[in-house]
This record gives sequence, structure tokens and C-alpha cells, in this order.
Amino acid sequence: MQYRILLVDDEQDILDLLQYNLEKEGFQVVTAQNGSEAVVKVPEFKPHLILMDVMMPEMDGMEACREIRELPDGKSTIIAFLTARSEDYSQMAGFEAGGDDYIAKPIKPRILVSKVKAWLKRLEGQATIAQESVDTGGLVIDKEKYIVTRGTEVFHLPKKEFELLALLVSAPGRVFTRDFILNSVWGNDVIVGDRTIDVHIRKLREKIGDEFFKTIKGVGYKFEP
Amino acid sequence: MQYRILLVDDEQDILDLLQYNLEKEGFQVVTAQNGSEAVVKVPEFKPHLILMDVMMPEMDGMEACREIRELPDGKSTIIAFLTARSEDYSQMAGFEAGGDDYIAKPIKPRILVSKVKAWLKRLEGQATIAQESVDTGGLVIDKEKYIVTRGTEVFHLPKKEFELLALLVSAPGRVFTRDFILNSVWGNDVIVGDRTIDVHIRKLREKIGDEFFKTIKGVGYKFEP
DNA sequence: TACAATCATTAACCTCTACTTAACCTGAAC
DNA sequence: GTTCAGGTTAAGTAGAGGTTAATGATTGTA
Repeated sequence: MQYRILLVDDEQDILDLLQYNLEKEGFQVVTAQNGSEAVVKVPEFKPHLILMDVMMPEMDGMEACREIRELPDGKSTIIAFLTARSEDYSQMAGFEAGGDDYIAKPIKPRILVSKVKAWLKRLEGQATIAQESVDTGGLVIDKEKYIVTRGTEVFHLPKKEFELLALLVSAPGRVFTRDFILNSVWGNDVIVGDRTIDVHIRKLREKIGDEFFKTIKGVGYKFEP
Repeated sequence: MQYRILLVDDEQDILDLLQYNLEKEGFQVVTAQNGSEAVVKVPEFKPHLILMDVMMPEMDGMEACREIRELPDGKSTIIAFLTARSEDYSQMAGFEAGGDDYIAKPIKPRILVSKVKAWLKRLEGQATIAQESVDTGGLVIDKEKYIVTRGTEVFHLPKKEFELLALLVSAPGRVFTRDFILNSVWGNDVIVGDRTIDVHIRKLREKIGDEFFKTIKGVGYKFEP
């Protein structure tokens, strides 16, 4: 798979230079000229890595970084800053803003490419971990013990409720159609009435919390942390 | 037109059984014994639907799914997995790999055929538009989560509005006739009044922004970033 | 075997909103 | 001015989903 990199800098020359070198290495590159442009492009491009200048007009790198971290797709991307070497090490990578690392200007293509590869290598290992622990809003589903916990609370759910919850939580935010739910929890061939799913959803809303279970009329249900 | 279905399983018996039942229903069927074989056959056969076992030698279903999704012809095909029903919902339909749905083993021909028909029905009336990454002016349509985002904004749209928007945004700048919109969003057989589309367009203009939706009098509507 | 307890499903009823429609308005084209 | 496609608004409605309680089903237990 091709990795996606978002370059953010106000100087076109630098963008061109970096883009050329990264694309030569087989990366997919998209550019932005300032912070707000970058924020807009994150949801559409879903970059694995963002290389961003700290000083930019419109919206600086720090602020952009903070906003990107607020986005649903912005939590797991690596954000690295392009910054002039300075003594203020604390700020360099914008740690407070949620930055991961930095690279000092002036940028040497060789070093850039090797650093980029190193950063992306981190993702490979993480990918498997990230899949196992998605953001479930604190809910932990223990399929061995057949219990659900949130903090100190422990929920003992009956089979159908448990499986329905496990299904919805397996992909938070994703809409599951009634049909799909029926297949997964009840099975292909079982025929049950229209209201069965609703009743189980209701029980979950009662026990776990109303706000987590969203109805999309005519489509299905989803779990949202 | 005849629908094309690609069957992928390492057991010849299952291939035969499924092929027999699907061909009896008038579908055009091609088979493959493993993932890599399937990946090769997609560009030549251009299947509408792929039914694939998860566990296979050479290349398993998940990996094959990922590779197929990278192909130009593999974006719009429906991929469904043949899988044992288990508690591991996270993997079931191979969402991370880009799978659409699944059917549980052991497979009953009746159920298979009815499911296949349901999946293929989704394709009817839908626009076959090249799905290259187009400029949507920052709008991202997430059909899985059923939400629309622009930068940090999130729009929760009801079904018809969502589908209408998804259609228009699928080809920015292109004009969709009222007739075409009716077929795609409402369906061939549904009859609704003249003003229905206008009202939905109005709602979108209210929520997303007036300037994005252009009326071409006597022709139709288009979305412009 | 009877009894209790828990869970799953159904039926009957209610609620609400997404969708539609009707009535009227606007503005461009001829 | 007339026409007609589309815009606007608000009210009406169907139907998807919510709610509740009763009924079966299942399992445990005395």
C-alpha cells in the first residue's frame, strides 16, 4: 500500500522540493500552503504523515496541529514539524500541540527521506495494535468472561444483548443495517419480528447509556463514544 | 444485462455448489482457487460481486480484498466474505480490508441466492462514475458512518438528503437531470411529485451552503466546489 | 416434578420525524 | 404580459422506530 503524506509550507519552493523527493520514493503527496488549508485536507486525504512548517500565515503549525488532533481522522496520523534549529527545544516539535517529532531546516533530501521512512515504519507495528483497541468510549468487552466494563462499572448482559453490543462496538461510528445485525447476531436463517432488534437496543440504552446508540432512520444503528 | 460474479474458495466442492446455484439463476460466474488468482481475474472479468472465502492458502481473503480495492476496477465492486459466524465481529466482514458484507458458513443455496440478489440490487440505477479522487471543496462523504464532514464541521443528514448529496458530490461539476436523480435516489418505480427534489436541494443549500448547488434550468442540478 | 428466575420474542400501541405535498411566489425567457 | 421552471414555506402524513407489558422459552433448583 502507498503511504500518504501531507506537506504544509507557505513557500512554494520548499513544497516543490519536498514533493519531488518524496514522490520519487513512491509516496503519495498532497500539499497545502497554510494551516487552515491543511486542516481541511486531512479528512479528505487521510494522511499517514503530516510534515508541517511551524511559521505560516493564516494559521501557524501549532494551531493547525491542535485542530487536526481534534478531527476524527487526525488522532493516529504522525505530525512532524519543519523548524529552524533553535535553543527552545521544548517547543521544537510542538509537543504541547500534539506533535510527534521535528526536522530542522534547512532540509537535506537524503535525511528527510530516511526520517520519513523511519516515522512510517512506526505505523506498521502500530496498525495491528490500533485495530485491537479502538476508541470505545471506555467500554471494554470481554468475550471470554462475557462481561462488559466501563471504569469501575460492570455490566452483566444476557447473550443477545452482549453480542449486539459487541457487534456495534467492534466498529464505533459505523452504521450497521438491521439486516446485517440480524445476520450477525441471530444468523442467516433465523426469522424474527420487526421489533426484536429495537427492544434489545432499548435494553442497551437503558443499561449502558442512551447517548451511545444512534439511530439512522431507514438505515440502521451505530455506536458512538 | 447479465451480472458477473467471481467466486473465490480453495475447496472445489464449494465452488461447484455455489457456481451451480448461481448459474441456475442466470448469473455469469467465474471461479478462483486463491487470493492471488482472484486479484488477477478481477481486471479481465470485471465482476459486479466477489464472493470470497476468508481462509485460503497462497493469499487469504483479507489481503486479496485489500489488493483488489487498490485496482482501478476494484473500487466499485461489492466484496462479500464467506466466513464462519463467530464472536470476532471486528474481522467478520473484513471492514478494515474494504469488505462490504459477509455470509456465514455453512451456506444454504436459498439464502445465498437471495442475498446475492439483494447485493446486486444496490448496483441498479446507481451511476457508474469513475471514482477518482475528485475535488469536492473539502466535503467528505462517509457512507460507512453516514456523516458528511468539511474540515471540523460535521453534518448529520437524513437518508434522502444524504444520498442526494452523495450523488451530486460523486461527480462535481457534472449536471444530473431530475430524471437521473429520481432513479438513483428514489428508485425506478417510485413516483413522487415535482417539488420533492427541489425541497431536498433546498435543505442541502441551507445546511451545506447555497453556493455549492447550482440549478441548470430545464436540465437539472450540479454540485460545484 | 414443580417452581422460580431469567431471557427472548411478540403484540399492541404510541411517538415523532423525515418525507411529501399543496399552495403560492419569483424571475427569466419569449 | 404571459408562461413555465424552479424556489419557498408550512402543513400533512406514512411509516420507521420507541415503548411497554405480556407470553413463551430456557435454565436452574428445591
